[in-house]
Amino acid sequence: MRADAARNRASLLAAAEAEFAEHGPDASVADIARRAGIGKGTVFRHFPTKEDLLAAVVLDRVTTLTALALHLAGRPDAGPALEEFLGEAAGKQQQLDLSFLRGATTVNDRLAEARRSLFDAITALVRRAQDAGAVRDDVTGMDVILMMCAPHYVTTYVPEAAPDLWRRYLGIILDGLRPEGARPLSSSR
Amino acid sequence: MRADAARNRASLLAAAEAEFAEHGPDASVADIARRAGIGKGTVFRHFPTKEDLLAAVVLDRVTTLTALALHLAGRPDAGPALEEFLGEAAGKQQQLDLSFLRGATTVNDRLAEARRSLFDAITALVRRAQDAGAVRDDVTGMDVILMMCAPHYVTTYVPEAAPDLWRRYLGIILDGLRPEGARPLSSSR
Amino acid sequence: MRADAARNRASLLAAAEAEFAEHGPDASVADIARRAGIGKGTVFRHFPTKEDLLAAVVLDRVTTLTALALHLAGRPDAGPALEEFLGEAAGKQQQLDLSFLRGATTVNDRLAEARRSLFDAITALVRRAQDAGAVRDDVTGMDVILMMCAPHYVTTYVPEAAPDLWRRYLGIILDGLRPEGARPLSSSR
Amino acid sequence: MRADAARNRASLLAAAEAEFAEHGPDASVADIARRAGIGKGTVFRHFPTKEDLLAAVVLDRVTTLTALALHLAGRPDAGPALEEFLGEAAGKQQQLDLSFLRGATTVNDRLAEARRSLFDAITALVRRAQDAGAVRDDVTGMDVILMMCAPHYVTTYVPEAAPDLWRRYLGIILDGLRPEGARPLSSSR
DNA sequence: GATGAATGAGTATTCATTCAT
DNA sequence: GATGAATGAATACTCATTCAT
Repeated sequence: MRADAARNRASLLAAAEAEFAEHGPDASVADIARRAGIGKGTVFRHFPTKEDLLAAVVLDRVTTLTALALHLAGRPDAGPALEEFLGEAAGKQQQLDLSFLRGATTVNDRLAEARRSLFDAITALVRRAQDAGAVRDDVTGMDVILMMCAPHYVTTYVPEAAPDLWRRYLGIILDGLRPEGARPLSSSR
Repeated sequence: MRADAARNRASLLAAAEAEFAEHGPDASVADIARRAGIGKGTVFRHFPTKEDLLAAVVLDRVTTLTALALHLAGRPDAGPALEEFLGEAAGKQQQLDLSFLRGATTVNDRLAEARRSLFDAITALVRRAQDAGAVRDDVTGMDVILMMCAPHYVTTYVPEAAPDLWRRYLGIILDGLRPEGARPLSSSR
Repeated sequence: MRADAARNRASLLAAAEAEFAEHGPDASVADIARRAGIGKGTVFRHFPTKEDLLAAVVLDRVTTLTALALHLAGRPDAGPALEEFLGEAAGKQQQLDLSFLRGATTVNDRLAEARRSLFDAITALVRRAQDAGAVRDDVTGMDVILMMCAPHYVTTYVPEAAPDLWRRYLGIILDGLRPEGARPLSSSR
Repeated sequence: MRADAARNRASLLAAAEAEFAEHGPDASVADIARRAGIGKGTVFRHFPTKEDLLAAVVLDRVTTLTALALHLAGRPDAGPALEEFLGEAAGKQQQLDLSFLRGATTVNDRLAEARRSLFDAITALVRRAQDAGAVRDDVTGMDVILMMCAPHYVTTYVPEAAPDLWRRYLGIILDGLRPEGARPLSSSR
């Protein structure tokens, strides 16, 4: 790939991330191109479809999260490690909520693969935290992934939310994930 | 109101609820009309604007929830009452997530009023549960309203979720809301 | 025709005249009905088509003008009589410009007939004025009918025109119609 | 600008002029696009709004008229110069009546400016004709602008008018504008 | 390779007209 | 007879996508 193409691709992804964060999946390709300082046609040269561009942005984010999870898996204190992961993840979502995880309707192979990796990494993190007695035994990695999305989501209801309002809700969820005072969960999956 | 008009209005609201639930606020008026089995023009006869239709749907739901909250406020066991409320609310959202609460940008007066009533009713419910020692003291009615939306939301990530999957996540949140094992929350509002 | 039907028809015509005057031929049937204090359906009972309603309004006006022309034809001073006619006609147009004369695309028989009568009456008026030496010989009744529409028309260009601005322009036209200083006209018809 | 874009823009303007002339300001954008042989979207790429398209058409015409007026202002015989101007102007209107002058409700700046220039140029022309004794003293440039629109307008009442029928009516108006036989005008403005 | 012009399907909304009440 | 609810064709405008330059 030529150097300028690579540069274009990078600024395109950055612009897409920002626009999608601001306007959701309805952000317009024209706006993204303008923000990236490139032509609309170039967007479609890099990604045949807006959906594909969205998938690439999500892929990026999923990959980053996976790397973070793998990194934290090395820490001896499994409970705080998981908490830190969730904090970082929720914070990142402030800029781009993970609802994109759903987004890719046409199942993009690479994205599916990346999702699986993220799932595996988080599952490991959770399991270690459970072994350390920091997380209740009846939740799975998937449960944690899902709950991880909630703090950012609920703050979107609040018109002029403080930028770290999500911490409140992550706090409640973490308390809910701990073994102390845990009541049995509905088992349906 | 004429009988046929009432029938149309009812099926219109039902169709709108369903379409909005499936496609979010971007659901098209044409689809809603088709689903309701009425002409596009009829939609606009009943609601001058798509926004107004959305507001009506939300108003309906908000009103129902308020009635439920007020009803449950009469029960002597404040803790279980709140839990039941949240369970019912989350269940209802299976069909129509509350993201609509955000929806009505042009603040419809009646809707704003209804929101306030819901807020008040839930706040009362929460306070009573707190007095009964069933809910931690550092959460507010608003916190509970927000968290109430999470269980349904997170299940939307799961492609073919069991219809009561949300119960798992409500369970976690309820555990997080109880005083046992509560750690201090970030205070930012 | 029942008494109430007659009353409805009258207020309908009045309302239509007013609405058409204010908003041109694009005035909406709903507004006309509302203004007349009757239902939309009733409008269509009286006139099968909006076009027909418009034609009726025009017919009314044409008939009035014809009556006026016939009345003035009795006056001994043919020149001033014609001038008075044109003044009255232009004044009336302030409320409803005669562009309606064109309007009836589907040639309504009664309207066509009425137009012919108006044409004949004006032609007579003109001829008498010509015989009296008050109007140049090279203009026809048709020419006068057409020019009669101009004063009101041109004032529509002036955003906040004085209500009698048209008199200025009628004055110029009258001067142009007199024999003094007349230069030969292009003969094309 | 790309060659094809320029070509499209030109045929768009031509089509718009024709459609607006035939159907007035209510001509539909779809029809204009079809007539221009381009897609609907292309119309909006060139002019963000139908109003803007209309303004462009009018601007074109106003500019042409201004140029003509300025050109004729150089001629020594002020009376015939004004007559020629009015003749040319009326002839041009055969294809597009000046009712557009009213059209641009949202006052487009460039159009407002152009209107002013046209007004000034015609006023100068009129004043010189008055100094030469060819036009009565009690009319203004504005009066002449307004009357200039009449000849074309009145011919629109005649179903299958000869293409130069307007000359008849311009003749009458010119006679009315001359000092000979002029009677005082109503002074209201 | 990059650009942005062109395209046309899709959107909310209006309105003359029809028809059940 | 009168009403106004229902209808759907029409309208201005948007936007993902294609393609000539």
